[in-house]
Parts: sequence; C-alpha cells; structure tokens
Amino acid sequence: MAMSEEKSLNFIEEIIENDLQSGKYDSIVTRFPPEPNGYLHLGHASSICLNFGLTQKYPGYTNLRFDDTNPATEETAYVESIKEDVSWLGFTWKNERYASDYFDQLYAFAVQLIQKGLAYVDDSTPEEIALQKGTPTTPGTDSPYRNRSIEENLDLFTRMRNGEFPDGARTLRARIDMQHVNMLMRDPILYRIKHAHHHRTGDTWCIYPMYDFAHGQSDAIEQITHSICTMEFVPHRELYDWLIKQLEIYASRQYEFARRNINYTVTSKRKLLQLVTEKKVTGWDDPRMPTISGLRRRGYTPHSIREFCDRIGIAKRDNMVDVGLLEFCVREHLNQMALRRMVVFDPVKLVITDYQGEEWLNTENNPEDPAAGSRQIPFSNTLYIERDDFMEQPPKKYFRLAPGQMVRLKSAYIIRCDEVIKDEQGVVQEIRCSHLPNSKSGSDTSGVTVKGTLHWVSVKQALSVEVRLYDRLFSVEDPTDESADFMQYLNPQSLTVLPAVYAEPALSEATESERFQFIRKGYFVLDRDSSPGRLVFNRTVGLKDTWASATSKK
RNA sequence: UGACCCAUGGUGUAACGGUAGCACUACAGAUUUUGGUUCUGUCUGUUAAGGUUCGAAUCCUUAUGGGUCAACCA
Repeated sequence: MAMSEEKSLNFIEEIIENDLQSGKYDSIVTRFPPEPNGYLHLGHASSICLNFGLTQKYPGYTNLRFDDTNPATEETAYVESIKEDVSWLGFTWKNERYASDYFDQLYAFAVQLIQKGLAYVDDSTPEEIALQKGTPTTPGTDSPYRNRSIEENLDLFTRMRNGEFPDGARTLRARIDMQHVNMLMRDPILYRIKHAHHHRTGDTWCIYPMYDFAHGQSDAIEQITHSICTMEFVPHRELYDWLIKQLEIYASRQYEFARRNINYTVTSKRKLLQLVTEKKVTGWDDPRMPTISGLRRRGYTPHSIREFCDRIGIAKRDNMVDVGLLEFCVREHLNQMALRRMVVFDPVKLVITDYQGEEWLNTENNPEDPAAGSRQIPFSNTLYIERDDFMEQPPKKYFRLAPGQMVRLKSAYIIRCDEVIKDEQGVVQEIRCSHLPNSKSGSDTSGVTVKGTLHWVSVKQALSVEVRLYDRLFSVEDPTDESADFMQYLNPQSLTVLPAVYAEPALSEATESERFQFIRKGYFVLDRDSSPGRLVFNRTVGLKDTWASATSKK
C-alpha cells in the first residue's frame, strides 16, 4: 500500500532537521526582518512563508523585526502596512521587535569592540574611505587613523554620540584587515553620524549602526537560531560570524537562499517606488503591482499566494519563475470558492420572439460547492449576450450562436437564431431567436443537445457596473534586463476600463470579501472605489481560454 | 583579471553513490448546461571533458556559462 507521500525537504529544512536531531537545538527561532521603507511584495512573501512556515512545521517561533537603522528612509506608515500584510497572509509573529529597540545595547557592543582594540574612529571622508577600500582585485590600504589609542577612540566615539560632529565627519570602523580578499572585511563601517529624526527613537540618537552591526546583533539578542536571508548576503556571513566571535554573543547562523524572480514584473523596492512616484500606477496598492497590497486589491487570496510560495520552493540557484504559476494558484483556489454570476461586457441585443412575459430562474452559485446554494435570475424575451458569441459566418467548430444554429442560454432555454437585424454599416443591432419551451434547465425534455452555452443578462433588470481588466505591467519577461531602462518595457495595455457593462441584479449585493466568477469571463472582486450607485470590479485573473488561444494561433 | 555562490525538460523543484520523479506550461483525447472545472495520455532534462567507482545528476579535477562583491543603503 502506498504510504502517505513524503514531501521532500528544502535545504534549509534539512539543516533544521539535522540540528534538531543532533540536539543542537530543541526548538528553533526565525525572524522576518523587513526594513520599513516600502511595501511588501511577492519576494517578501516567499521569505515570510519560509520563515513562518518553518516554525509551523518545527517547534519554535518567528519574530517580526523591523530593521530600522536608517532614519532617512523609514516611516511608521510602512511599519503599519507591513504588519497588515503579514497578518493578511495568515501569519502570527511571536514578538514585534525593532533594531532600534537595541540601540543602547548596540552602542555598548561598539564600546566593547573599541576596548578590545577592534574598532576605531576614522576621520576620513567617504571618498578617502572608498579609496582605502581598494578593489576586488587589489588590496586596500590602512586609514591614517587606524592606530589611534583606545582612550582616544573611546573619547571620540562618545563625542560622536553627543552630537559634537556634523554628518559624515567621522565613522566608527571595525579593525580587521584592509588586505582581506573579502571587501566586507576591509575595516567595515560600523556607525555613521546622521543628525536625522528617527520614526521611533526621535532625536535621541545622531549616530546609527550600519546593517552589519545591527542585523546579526539583533539576531543574537533575540537568540535567532536560523537567520535566513538572500544570496547577496553571502559575503556578509564572514563579518556576521566575526562579530559574533569578537563580541562573544549568541551564535546565530546565517543561511542564504536565492531570491525568487518572477517574469513580466519587477520586485525591487526601488523600482516599485519609482512606478509610484512617476505615477505609472495609482499607488503601492494598484492592482497591477506585485505588492501584497496590490495583489490583495486585485482579488488574490492569501491562500493562493502561500500555495504559490510553497510550489516555487527554496533553493540557491538563480531562477525566473513563470507568473503563470501564480495565476494557476489563484484560479485553483477561486474556482473552489468564487460565486458564479453572469455579466455581459460587450452587449448585443437578443430577442426571443416566441416568449412572453418574465420568469425568475433558479441557478447554482457554484457548481464546485453545493453548499454555496443557489439564487434567482430574471429571464425575459429581451436579453444581452456578448457580441462575440454571435457570428454570421462562423468558422468550423464554432459552438456559439449563428444563423440557424442552436445554443443553450445558461440556466434557461435552448434557442435558435432565426434572423439578424443590421444597420446601414452592417453592424448587428439585434439577433432574433425562437426557443424550445420544453428545454428549460432542470426540466429539459426536449432531447436536444447543443455544444454551446452562453451567459446572458435580461435587459430590463440589468445592472450597470464598471469593470477593470488588468494585464501584466511589463511587456517583456525580464524588465530588469540591463539593455534598457525598465520603464521602457511598461505595457501600455496593462489597464482596460469598461465603464458600463451589464450585470445580473444579484451583483448589487456584492461585498469586498466575496470573490466572483463572471461566467466565461474570469474572476472578479469588488474594488474599494465602489460607491452604492457605482459598483467597480477588478478582474483578478481570466479563465483559461483554450478556444481563444486556439483561434489566435491560426 | 581576484574571491565567493550557483548549474537537472520551456519554467520551478526533487532524487543525499543504486529505476532521473513531481508540479506548472504546451499538445492530444474523454466528460461537461462555463470552449471553465474534472479525468486520461503525450512531448521535452542531468552544461562539457576527464577522473574515482561494480555503479555518478550526486564525489574529485578542469573548462564553460550565469550571478555576487569596491553605498557613511538594507
């Protein structure tokens, strides 16, 4: 008998299982450490799902830590949005922490290093420091201030803290090795002077620790067992470990995985910010943005994003994930939960000449989920159907309406096209049909089978709503390709607004928490721009359309 | 002219010296009151050359290709 399938572990899970089995740890602690200088995006989702997922799978917990060591770029508004996004994705952090919580401790660590002769105050200018650094292929040179006495360093560092020097006048540097092959080990800057207001500590400080003197130390303070980051931090690991050793603090370990790249989009805070500031999108939560808030507004479900992160996995090699997988994940979830509704985007009038009056027909809300129940839809002899559901001269295998051809109207009757009314330009104005009275859905005794089923809306009860259709933001797979500025690859057709389409009346009660499938059209969600008299729907993703892809190929 | 990281179908990811598997995509077919869903099937892969071994995607060497490193950013 087949055992329950054993899911293979990613390399970080393997490390953790080894650590747990060897007794190195009884439980683990991870952290998600965003800098509050922008909104979270799909790349962060991967890290969130990894870090939080690990402590759901293994004993332990995950902290949310804001890496707020640069007051120039960070804001409380970003902190709030990050918390909202992590929660929305479905994760709960054990402790909410800030690197700025540790500024006193970090300062004490720096003093400790000075006392051990492992750090010094440098008066060099940024240009001089850059020169001293050397290049990856040539060794660096010592700063003339490298051999100051411990007393002088202590005095200068205190005065730096006391605000006696202007921005950039001095730095605190680790005293390691200017000849080191790893550039990061060439006396890295630990503290810089910045007379700036911090979103949490206000004006208490005018010196701020650099990433390398804050991140690992915060990990140690929180006793993070597995500090997971992306591959570009690999060279930092040596410095991370050096500081642990010299400071004699808790030995957190850093592990790196490759950042997930997704085609037809960008996931870099800098580029996303540029899209916002240059008004190429309406904001961080524009439904075309790969931000969590954008995806949320677009109608993505937290579950579908988690599923996506799970499927793309974690590894160390460069990658370019197909955005089609994200779309697959959301379709899969929405198919199970979305309420079906009928909406006609590009209407043409259809009259059933041998039908009188009106009736309300019963139809299921979701064929995948009987528990979703059913609703009533109004039917009459004057309807709207999609213009492209009719062709006067249909190609082969066209299952829709054509002169003399029969189709079923979803949840209603089978009809046959008898006559087409056109204007002087030859544009179809009205399609006249007759119906099979005994073909009513649920009680069909006609014995007739048809290949096509069309969605429709009764003209008299039709609701007018706005629909916004989104396409990928960029028209090339890799907009970050250096051969041109990424802005040049923006897809001019990324947004299509249909200000007035015709919807069945049940949609008037739509709420933002519901998801809809407009039958044969795609998945939609109510946008917050809606007002009582003016409903706006965002298309989350279209339905798979094998007919359209087959016909476009010809 | 250096150091470090990485290399499995079109894409993502497994195989831990012993049958190259899974998913997405694509393409067929069946079912279907959504050309959706579901079901079945098909195509496509270990960067290269040496070496170790009874046996190599896996270990070693070299080459090739991609990426990272010279912010008082994170």
